[in-house]
Amino acid sequence: MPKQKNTKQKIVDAAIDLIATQGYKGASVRKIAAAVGIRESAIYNHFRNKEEILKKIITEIFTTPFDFKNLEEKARRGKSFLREFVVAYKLISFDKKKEKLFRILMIELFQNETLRESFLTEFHHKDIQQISKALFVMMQEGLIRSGDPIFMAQEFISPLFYIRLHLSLLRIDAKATTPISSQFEKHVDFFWESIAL
Amino acid sequence: MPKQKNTKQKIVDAAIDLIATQGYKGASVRKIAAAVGIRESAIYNHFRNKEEILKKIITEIFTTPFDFKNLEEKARRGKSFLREFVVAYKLISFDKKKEKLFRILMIELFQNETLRESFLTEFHHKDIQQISKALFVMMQEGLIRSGDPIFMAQEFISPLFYIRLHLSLLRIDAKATTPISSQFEKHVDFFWESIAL
DNA sequence: GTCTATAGCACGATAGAC
DNA sequence: GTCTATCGTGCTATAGAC
Repeated sequence: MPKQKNTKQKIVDAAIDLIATQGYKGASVRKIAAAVGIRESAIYNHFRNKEEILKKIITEIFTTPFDFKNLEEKARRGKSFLREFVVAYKLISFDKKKEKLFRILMIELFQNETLRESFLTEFHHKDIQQISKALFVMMQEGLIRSGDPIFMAQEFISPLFYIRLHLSLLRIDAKATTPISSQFEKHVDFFWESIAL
Repeated sequence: MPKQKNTKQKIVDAAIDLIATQGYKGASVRKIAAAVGIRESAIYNHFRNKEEILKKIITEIFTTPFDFKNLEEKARRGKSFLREFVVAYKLISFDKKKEKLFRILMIELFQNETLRESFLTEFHHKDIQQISKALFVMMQEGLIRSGDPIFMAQEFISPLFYIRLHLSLLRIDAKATTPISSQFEKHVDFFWESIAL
């Protein structure tokens, strides 16, 4: 059934486009159907109701792409580990689909408890957890000064998040992002300087 | 006309409550009227349409309460200036009304261009501008190492923003915020350590 | 400045033909 | 799996009585 799967994905993609610009409530079943090129009723052959579409999208939001394999080994390289993380983070921030999903996250975060829960556990804690582990290794190796690795990880991640938010806001209105984009690398330098021994 | 003004403010307050939890689209004129205790049609004696209510709320979002008077003088005190700023920032983060306005900001930021524009100029740049001026003074005084003061200001502010966001998310679901709340002060210490000479 | 009543439209969702 | 047709509800906003 290749036809069926195709339409289902088309519905999800159209919904992502619409929700990213108008929110969940603004993305009506009518508009989604029109964007796909079918009637509203046909949507219900693929999803029980509108909320099921959102649920599908939420799972896409939390598929973390950063590779945390061989964390300990990578962490021993110190700054280059952080640089590698930021490069991955930057790539995600500039990815078109990921950016739309990020917007949906921001819009619905305060209105959808499931999303909020996942944000706090997945999006937030997972990265913090992994980064703090890496920082702990660096402390043991004597590369950086000691301290609370979780707190440090938050200090590392939060500016990245803010830059991503800023970037995303500028891109909606098609404004220039070049001065912002170099901040990712600057941040690694600044952060490393403040923790390195 | 005390009665009229009273009702108008009641409408705004009810709208703030509703938009903060359900977004602009979710806060219907019906619901706002019901919360105030009047009929929908009576709303239109105070506001031309629904959007006018939102516009009124947006002006409230961007009334910055932090006092930047005697900036140069305060900046010469170095770390205590930053500590003072963070105390004010923390107070705002815990203020009930300000918190609702912050939620509205986050929800509508990606859906309302006016709000986005104001965020980038008022909310974001104003703080960054003032902090960077203060940091510049500190550099001249030899209190901190030199560097791009605007970039440094962003490094200072962005974790505060992230903590505020995190705090706000936890408070919606009535979760404990105590471990997060001390991060404000920790951040000042961490940041100061990384820039002090 | 509030009410009742209503217009006019968009919404999510279902029934049933093809 | 798509269509047409339709239901019931909620929405913003206006008209006009009190």
